[in-house]
Amino acid sequence: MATPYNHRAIEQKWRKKWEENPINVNDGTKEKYYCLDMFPYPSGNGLHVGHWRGYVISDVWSRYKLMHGYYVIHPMGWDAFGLPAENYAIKMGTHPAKTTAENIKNIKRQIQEIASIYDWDMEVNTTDPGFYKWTQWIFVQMFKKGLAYEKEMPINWCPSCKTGLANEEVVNGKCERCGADVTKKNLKQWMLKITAYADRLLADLDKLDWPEKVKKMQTDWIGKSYGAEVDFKVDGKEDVITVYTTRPDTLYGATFMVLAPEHAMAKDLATDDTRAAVEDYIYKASLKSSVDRLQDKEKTGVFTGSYAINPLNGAKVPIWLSDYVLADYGTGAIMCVPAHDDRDFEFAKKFDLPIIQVISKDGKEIENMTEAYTDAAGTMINSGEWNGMESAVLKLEAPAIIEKKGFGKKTTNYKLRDWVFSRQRYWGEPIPIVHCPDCGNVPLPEEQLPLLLPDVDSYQPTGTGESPLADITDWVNTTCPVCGKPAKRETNTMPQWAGSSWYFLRYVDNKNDKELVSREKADKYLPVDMYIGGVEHAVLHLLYSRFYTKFLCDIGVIDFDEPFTKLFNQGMVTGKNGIKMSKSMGNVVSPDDLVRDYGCDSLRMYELFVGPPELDSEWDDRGIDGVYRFITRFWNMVMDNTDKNVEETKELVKIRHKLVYDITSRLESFSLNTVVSGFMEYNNKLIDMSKKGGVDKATLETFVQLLAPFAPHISEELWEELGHKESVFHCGWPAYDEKAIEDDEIEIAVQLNGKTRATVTLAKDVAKEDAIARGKEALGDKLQGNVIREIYVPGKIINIVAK
RNA sequence: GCCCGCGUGGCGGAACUGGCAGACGCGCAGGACUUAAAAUCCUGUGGUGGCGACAUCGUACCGGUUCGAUUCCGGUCGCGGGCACCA
Repeated sequence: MATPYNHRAIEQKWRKKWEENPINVNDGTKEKYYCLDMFPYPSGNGLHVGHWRGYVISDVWSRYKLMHGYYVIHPMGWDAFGLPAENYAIKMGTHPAKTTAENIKNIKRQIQEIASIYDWDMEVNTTDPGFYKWTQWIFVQMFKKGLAYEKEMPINWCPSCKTGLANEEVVNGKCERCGADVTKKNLKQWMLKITAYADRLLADLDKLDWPEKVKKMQTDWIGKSYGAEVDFKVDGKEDVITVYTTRPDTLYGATFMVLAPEHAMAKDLATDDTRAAVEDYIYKASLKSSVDRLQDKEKTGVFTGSYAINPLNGAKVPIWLSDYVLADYGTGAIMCVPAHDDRDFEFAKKFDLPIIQVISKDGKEIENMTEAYTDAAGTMINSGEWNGMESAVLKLEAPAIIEKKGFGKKTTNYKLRDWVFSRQRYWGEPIPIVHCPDCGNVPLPEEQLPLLLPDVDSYQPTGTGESPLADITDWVNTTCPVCGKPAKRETNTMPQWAGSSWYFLRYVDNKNDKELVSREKADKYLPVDMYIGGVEHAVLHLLYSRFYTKFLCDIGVIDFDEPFTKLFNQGMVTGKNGIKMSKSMGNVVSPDDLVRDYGCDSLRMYELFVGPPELDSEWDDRGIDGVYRFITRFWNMVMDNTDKNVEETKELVKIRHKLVYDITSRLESFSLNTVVSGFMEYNNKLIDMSKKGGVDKATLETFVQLLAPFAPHISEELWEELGHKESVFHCGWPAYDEKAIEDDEIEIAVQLNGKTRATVTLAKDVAKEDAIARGKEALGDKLQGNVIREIYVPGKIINIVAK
């Protein structure tokens, strides 16, 4: 009797061997392949089976590349600054530095259970001063280039987290982190000018091998639109109000104008009669939170008492104020064409303003308009010299016409806003700026970096808009690096995204204390070839990283401007009924027990078997039995045949080549769940062959090689059992022969009027007439009436149409 | 409201460029082994009708294109995601 499968003994044995003799080494001759996981933040809850899945996917891919002879860069690190870590520490009543270190230790142990080929020499930790020195250094470089600037403005404020937030962190008016309603707060903030890169961030999406969904989300987030700015003179004054419109073709239909209440000219437009009402409206609008403004869809507004002149036809149009116009988009003022814009239509109806149609629908004006006609499809009417033109054509030509006439210009706009970069929290990188009364904002010189985060007892957020660091007077009070006079440090910290925006560059040179990364290593090992992680970072981390990479490319630190060549988003693993795994729901499945009971190899394969890797899956423990059975049956099958010296047969050779073909093509297309089912299918076939006479050694070896990236321990063990001294990971990836997988005979279906009624086995290159004849023969009595059509698609189908 | 994606047995899912729908696995039922249980092995498993080979319906729903549609097109319903007064 052969040795029974014992996962514990085998996995322990190979873990030790790999530690002594690493299988993924850089000998300087191999081509690199950089396969990266989105690094985790060290949460106190540890890993659940959902985290595991992403790491298994990346490890399978890494080992697959390793077997193709690459030197695989597959590192892991810790995104340890930021709110989750700090909130956890506050809850536990412990210093975040301490809880973070403990959590890392636990999660690292759990990650090591996966048996990924992580190179722990490359490990990075964003809270390590040797790391955040460079996070601060990048900020200083951005400051020097004018891309980091300070500005006082109303920003998104989370009253629960007690900090400002970036636009990207506000989801449906709520805090991305804690779900509390976000309000507005006027704060002096550090901003990063990501908008300077808007065009490149948009255009370069084309060169990325990313899921279309993510590209689209970024495209929409950047939100580029094309249109024109048009100057309207204020009637009776010298003032000019510029509006932005994407529909300059409808200029003749502009019957009023609306300014955001925050518009610089809003107050000046009031007349003696309207002043009180205007000032009241402006005041009330300033009190509205972003949530109110988002939810109050009912239009409000006030007439200023002033009029503007439509530059095209000289028409006098009333100027209103309304908070449906955003102050920080376009020019903060719009021309209103109620006939062809939903919002303007609603406003015009409410305040009884005139509506002029300038685009005909189906050749005529709409009678008794009940909603705006917003399509740019129709012929221009009521539009002077533009009458008769197609609106779709005019829409494109109008900006140039306006520019030529001298009352406006062609322009573009973006929804993307600059990045609010200050956080009023303790657990983050201090912003390396000194406020000097004489010199203004002065960045710390490089030799003073890192600016260490001071160790304090009280790190609770204050809620006042000031960072807890502001209380540490002997840290705050410093001298100006330029003039040496007393000055104060900036007390805000950076957001969690600061470290994660560039960490992938650091892995390959993580001990360098002279540079962020040496140019030599960057050129050799970067960028990332394959990036694997959840889709939740589509417009956060993934957008910020692209921005940072472009900036670092511009200042010559690196020579590429896109960080992640290929991106794969794995689906989320949820509990029953698609409920997200969380401690509060009590539905968290820990991998620890499963590894103990079934082994790492089984859990790895089951993580993949639950469903397509890109889709969400509901976790069900019971299914792992099926994978465990497969592994045991495979083990027994190989053991039964190892010493039999079975001669290879034509049938076995064909199975072998088909196996290689099926597994490789499924793996290449990332259909990892069907790779696992493929293994099961072929294993069943080989068990069958085993009963009939046995399985040859070459087939066993091939199977073991293919299985290795998925179940590395058992594969190494069986590879050794089959007589090999070298690791299976150094023995290449099996190839298949096209000719060997071709069938001489094929079984195809015979249809009668499109419904399958029989099957026939035909020679591969059978002539059409013969195939049809065989098909008719197989149908026999069922074939009745006149045959009106005969279809034969080689290798696919025979269909006889009879009446 | 606008823009994407999805809808297949009791369950997870498979079906490459239109070609035998339900691979593989879970669960369930029956059987073998066992004093018994577990483990293992074998058989069956979309619905309806029939002892049966077979017939018939069936990929959310309605319609279309086609010799042939889970796959392509139009519409309806349901679910999930993104954006949310961006002019």
